[in-house]
Amino acid sequence: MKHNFRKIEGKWQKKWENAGIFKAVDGSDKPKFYGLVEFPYPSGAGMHVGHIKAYSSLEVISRKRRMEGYNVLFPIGFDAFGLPTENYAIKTGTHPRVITDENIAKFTNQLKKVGFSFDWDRVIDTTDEDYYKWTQWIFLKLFEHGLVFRSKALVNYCPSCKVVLSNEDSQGGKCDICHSDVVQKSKDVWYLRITEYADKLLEGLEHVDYPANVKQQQVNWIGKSTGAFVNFTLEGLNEQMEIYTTRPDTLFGVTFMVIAPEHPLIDKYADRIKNMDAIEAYRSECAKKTEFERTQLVKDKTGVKIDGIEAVNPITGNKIPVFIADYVMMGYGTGAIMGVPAHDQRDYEFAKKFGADIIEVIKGGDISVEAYSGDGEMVNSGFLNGYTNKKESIARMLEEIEKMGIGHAGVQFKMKDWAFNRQRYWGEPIPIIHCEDCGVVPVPYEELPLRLPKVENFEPGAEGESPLAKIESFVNCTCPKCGKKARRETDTMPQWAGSSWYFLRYIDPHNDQALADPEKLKYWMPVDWYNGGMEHVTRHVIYSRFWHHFLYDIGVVNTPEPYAKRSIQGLILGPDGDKMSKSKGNVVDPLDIVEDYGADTLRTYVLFMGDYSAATPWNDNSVKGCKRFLERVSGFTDMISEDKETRKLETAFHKTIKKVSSDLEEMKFNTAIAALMTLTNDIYGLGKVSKEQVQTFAKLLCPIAPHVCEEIWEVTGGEGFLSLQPWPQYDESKTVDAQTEIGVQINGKLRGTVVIPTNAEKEEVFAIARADARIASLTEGKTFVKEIYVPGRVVNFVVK
RNA sequence: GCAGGAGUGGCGGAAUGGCAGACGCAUCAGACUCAAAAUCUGACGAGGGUGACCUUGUGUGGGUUCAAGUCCCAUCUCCUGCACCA
Repeated sequence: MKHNFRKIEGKWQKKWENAGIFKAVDGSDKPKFYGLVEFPYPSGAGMHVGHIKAYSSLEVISRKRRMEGYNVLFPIGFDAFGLPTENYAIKTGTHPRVITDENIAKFTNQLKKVGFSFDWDRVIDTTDEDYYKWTQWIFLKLFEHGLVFRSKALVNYCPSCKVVLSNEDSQGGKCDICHSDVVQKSKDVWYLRITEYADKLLEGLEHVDYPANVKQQQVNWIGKSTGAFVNFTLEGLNEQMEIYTTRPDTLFGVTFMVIAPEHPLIDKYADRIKNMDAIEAYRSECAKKTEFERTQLVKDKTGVKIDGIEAVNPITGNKIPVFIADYVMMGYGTGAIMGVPAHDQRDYEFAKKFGADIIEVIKGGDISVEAYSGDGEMVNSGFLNGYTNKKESIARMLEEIEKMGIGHAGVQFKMKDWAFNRQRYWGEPIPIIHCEDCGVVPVPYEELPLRLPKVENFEPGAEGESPLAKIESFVNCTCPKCGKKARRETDTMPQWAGSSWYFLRYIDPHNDQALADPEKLKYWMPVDWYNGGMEHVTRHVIYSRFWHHFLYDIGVVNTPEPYAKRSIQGLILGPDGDKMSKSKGNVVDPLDIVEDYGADTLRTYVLFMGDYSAATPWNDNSVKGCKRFLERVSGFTDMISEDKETRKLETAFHKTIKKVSSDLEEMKFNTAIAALMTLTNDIYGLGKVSKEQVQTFAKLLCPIAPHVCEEIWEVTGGEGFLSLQPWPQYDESKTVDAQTEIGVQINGKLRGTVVIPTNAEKEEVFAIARADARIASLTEGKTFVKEIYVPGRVVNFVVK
């Protein structure tokens, strides 16, 4: 059969769609499989080959599951709120709705051309008001349960995009969207109390199947540490200053204190501070730096001693100086630390520069050179002297400070609460009303969805105000509580909102009574397997886990964790080995590949190009190699023979079924395809193949290259869709050949090979190996010290 | 600095402690062709030998083992994430 991909791909895509064979069935008796891929942001540029690779893994698994008899939910949708669309709207004067619809149509067309087996009846769009109604509903639930709060704070602000960014969106001090420098700005910010769920997010990781590095990254991000809060008294003032430390055992070594430049204590006691000028100068200098710059200046410690305030070490009673320095952050712990220069390198550097005492309390290092943070015997530490075990010293100290009433054990998280508002148009309106008398009032549930008003101008207002602030008809409203005139919140939610629960909506996408029917949620959840990118591990995945834990706590969903298993795809790099980017001109358009080589070739190539989870450069010639392979496969139909000789292929087939079945489960797509290529070479080597064998081959390749395989199935007289045929089974006993070639080593060096009966006993194998002419001549006159046989692999003779 | 991962032909990459380089690409030679493309056959880590073969070879240096790409110790390089987190 000639492989005319142009003709057959369109044909089968139409047939699949008309027959609706990829639709998930609600209320089925079959076991369920919920495969999820990260839904795309429908940008104007259209799809990227990276999307194809990202979706291909679960596309293959989902197709295999259907053949294995599962009821499969494999949905797709669009995460369509976001800045690029809004910026394009500003530039062209086109409404974001229009742009979004166009882009979604484009993506849909592209996805269909690749032949993905998505259930197209369940497509969702986060910008659809019937969808964001429920995003707002979840927000109100969070509000109701005290997990939403408003605070004036220094925030990461992008002057170019004119929006507030979360820490996650401004990693490295750069705006995640436009890559300009982020500055600190004081603003009213809506926060979601994700820190309330820090422990649950940490604990939940123990019950899910995520790759180790993904778990580790989330653990680091949550950043739990255990330690103690200790109060230091300020000399002559009726004031306690609380610090957080992970090393309460070193309390005897505290020789100074440092507080963050923004610490409120400074303003409170401004009249007592003698060098307020110097302090103010230092503070304004710090304010100019971005947080990123502050954290980068690792080497040179800066700071100013507060003249006029002294603290008391509560455990020794010694008076110690207090400094301000920007190596202490207001945002972590209490914004104040105890300085233990002998056992903390940062404190050591600070003490050296500012002349503070250095008292050794743990033996083992050389504190004339650097701080010592290892273990050792406690000295100069009163009741702790002689302790050698860190855990015990900490426990003993905690006991003491609690008895003295000066502190207590505690935990801290690096994770911060989630800044949840953006001053933008193209996002979900935050359903909140500001009333002069009642304060912050939630929009009543029955008024949802709170729709985005029609606007002509999408430019953000002065000072980065939301474009919605300019729409009087939107802003002006009445307070639901007291009925007086009130104003609506004009900020919208961040892009991460809609994607934090979308997998629940796929389960029941058209429900107007609930975000999804509880019975259906019970059947389909959790997501069995979720594939996506590494870049979402500390944002989307954490956020959605947070929302899902919350929904579990209020009884909306039946599992605490949304994703039972997570996998990661590696990047596709440009042919030059660099990350694909428009500016480098190394971007490959997947539709070009579909046009030139066919969807099956594209699908096969992205899975064959290398280790699925590793970054691999694109290679046009290898694409051609995959096309050649598929052409050879379609050529099988011209080689069909019922000759008994085709039985010679039996073992090869059973081996291949076994290997492909297990490799696909382990996402080793490259070796699964390699096994099919090897089998293809075997078939061509024999020159004939039975009809049944061709059909088995087609089934194995079907999840990867479904169009050509359906065609082979039809041409060879198969009935119905190949995509719905049962997955091939292998017989373990038939996966081994009657004879095996094994290597023969002498003193660990390969000296030849012999053919043995596969089930031969050890002694028989040794006899055959010794009888081999070459081995015999090499061992002549030598003494056999040891003989080793690894079944089916190798023989090793140790001789002297 | 901390955590995780990776270093294998010209390239992408395979190898439950057991014949290193599967499979694919590129390259070379041959067949077919007037010719080219396509296709088919063969060769293809390095060094040596007319040859059967020999030596050597998985970042580097040690070690364990009958046997090491794989395990252990040390070391270098690269990637990813976090990072003055008290």
